[in-house]
Amino acid sequence: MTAESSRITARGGVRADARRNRERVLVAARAVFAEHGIDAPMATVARRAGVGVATLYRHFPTRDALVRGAFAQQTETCVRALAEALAVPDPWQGFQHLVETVCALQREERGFPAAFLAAFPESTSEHARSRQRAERDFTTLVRRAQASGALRADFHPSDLAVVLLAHCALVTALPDDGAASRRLVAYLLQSFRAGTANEPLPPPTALTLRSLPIAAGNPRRQ
Amino acid sequence: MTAESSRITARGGVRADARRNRERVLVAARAVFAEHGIDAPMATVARRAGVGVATLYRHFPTRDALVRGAFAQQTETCVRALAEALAVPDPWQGFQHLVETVCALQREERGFPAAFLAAFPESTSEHARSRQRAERDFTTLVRRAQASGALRADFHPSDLAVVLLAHCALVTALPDDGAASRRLVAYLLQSFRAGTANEPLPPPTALTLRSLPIAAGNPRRQ
DNA sequence: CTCCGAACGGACGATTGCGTCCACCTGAGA
DNA sequence: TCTCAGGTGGACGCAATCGTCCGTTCGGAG
Repeated sequence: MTAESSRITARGGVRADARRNRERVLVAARAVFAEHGIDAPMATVARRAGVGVATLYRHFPTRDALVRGAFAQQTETCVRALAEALAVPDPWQGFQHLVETVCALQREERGFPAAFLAAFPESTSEHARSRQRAERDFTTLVRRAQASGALRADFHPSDLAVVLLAHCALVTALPDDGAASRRLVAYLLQSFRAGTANEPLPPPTALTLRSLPIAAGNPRRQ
Repeated sequence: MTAESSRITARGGVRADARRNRERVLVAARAVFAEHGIDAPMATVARRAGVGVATLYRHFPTRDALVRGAFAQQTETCVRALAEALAVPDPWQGFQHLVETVCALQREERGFPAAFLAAFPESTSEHARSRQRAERDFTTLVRRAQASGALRADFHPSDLAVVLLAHCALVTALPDDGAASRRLVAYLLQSFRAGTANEPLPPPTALTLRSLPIAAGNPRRQ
C-alpha cells in the first residue's frame, strides 16, 4: 500500500510543482537553444527556467535527454508529415510537402535542426525502430513519385539527408527571416523535379559575401 | 644603424628558426583544424607543431589570426579562381568553374569552409577592399552569364553565399569522400542553369536517415 | 670566439562549464 | 493541522582551456 499511496500522490504519480518545473525547463531549453545553439551551458537553461541546476539534472540527466525532450514535439511533427505526405494523392505534391514541411520546421525552431540531425545516437530500441520505419516510408514516397514521372529517376533517398544537412547549416547560421532557407529549398526542389524548366523563386536574401555568419567549426563530438 | 643591423639579421629581418617555426605552426594548424574543427585547443596546435604555446601566441596573437594565416593560401586560390572564371570565354563555363572550384576547395581542406565564412569580421582595410572587389567581380560574372542566357535571370549574387554556407555544413559534418558535396553542387548548378532538363548526377551518398553526422549547435560567437 | 637580445618552452593563475551533494522547503495524504 | 517523502536550490569539487609571465637557449653580428 505504500507504493500505492505514493503513486497516487498526484496526476501520474508526480507532484504538481515537479511537473510544472519540468515544463518550465523545456520552454527555457527551447528558447536558449534557439538563441545560443545546442551547446549552451546547462546553467543558462536552468537560470532562464528559474530553477536550480540540480532540478534540471534531475529531470534530464544528460544534455541529450534535455535536447530530446525539448524537441520531442517537433520530431513528432516530422513523423506526422511523412504520414501526411504518403496520404496525398499526387505523388509529387506529397514529396514536395514532406521536404517543405521538414525544412519549415528546421527554419522555425532554431536549434531543432541540430537536434534533429543528432540522430538519437544510441537511443531506445523504440526510437531506432521508428527511425527505421521513417526511412522505409520515405523510400516508398520516393519510389511512388518516381513512378509517376514527376521526380527524377536518379534521385536517391539519401539525398534527403544531404538536403537536410545543408539546410540545417543555413538556418543555424543565419539569424535570418528564412529567405535564404526558402530560396535553397526552392532551388533544390526544382532540381529534383524531372526535366522541367525553371519556375519562379522566392526573393533572394540580403546576404553579401563579406557577410556576418560565422560558422563555428564543428568538432566531432566524441 | 641599430635598426639597420637588426633588420638585416636574416631573410626579411626575422631569425631563421622563427621563420621555420612559423611555418611549422601553420602546417600543424591546418592539420588540427581539419581534424578537430576550427575550435580545437590552441595547445593542441602547438603540440602538433612541436613548439611551446607561447611561441604560437607570439606568432599569432589571436585564434582568428592563426585561422587567417593557416588558410591564407586557400583564400588566395579563391581570388585566383574568380579571375580565371572571368577569363573563360564561355560565360556559363566561367560561372560553373568558379562555383565548382570554391566548393572543391571547401571539400579538400576541411576546416577551411568555416574559416572562409568567418569572413574576416573587422580585418584590415586591405582585406575589406579585396573582399569588396571579389564581390564586384562575381556580380560581373553573374551578369555576363545571365546576358548569355545560360544562367537563369532570377539568380542573385547573394545566392552564392547561400550555396557556400549550405555546402560548408556538408563538408564540415561529413568525414565523407565528398560524394554528398559533389551531389549537392550538381543539383544546384542544374537549378541555376536557365530552363534545362536534368543532366546526369554524380553517384549518391551512402547516408541513411539515422546517419552519423552530429551537427553541433553553432553558438553565435560574441 | 664572445656576447646580446630575440625567440623559446613550460608553468601558472584565471575563467568557464559540468555534474553532485546536502541542507532546507513544500505539497498533499491522514 | 501535522507529517514526511519527495522536490528544490545553490555551493562545491573537478576538468579543460585560455593567455601571460619568466627563466633559459641559441642564432648570428662583431
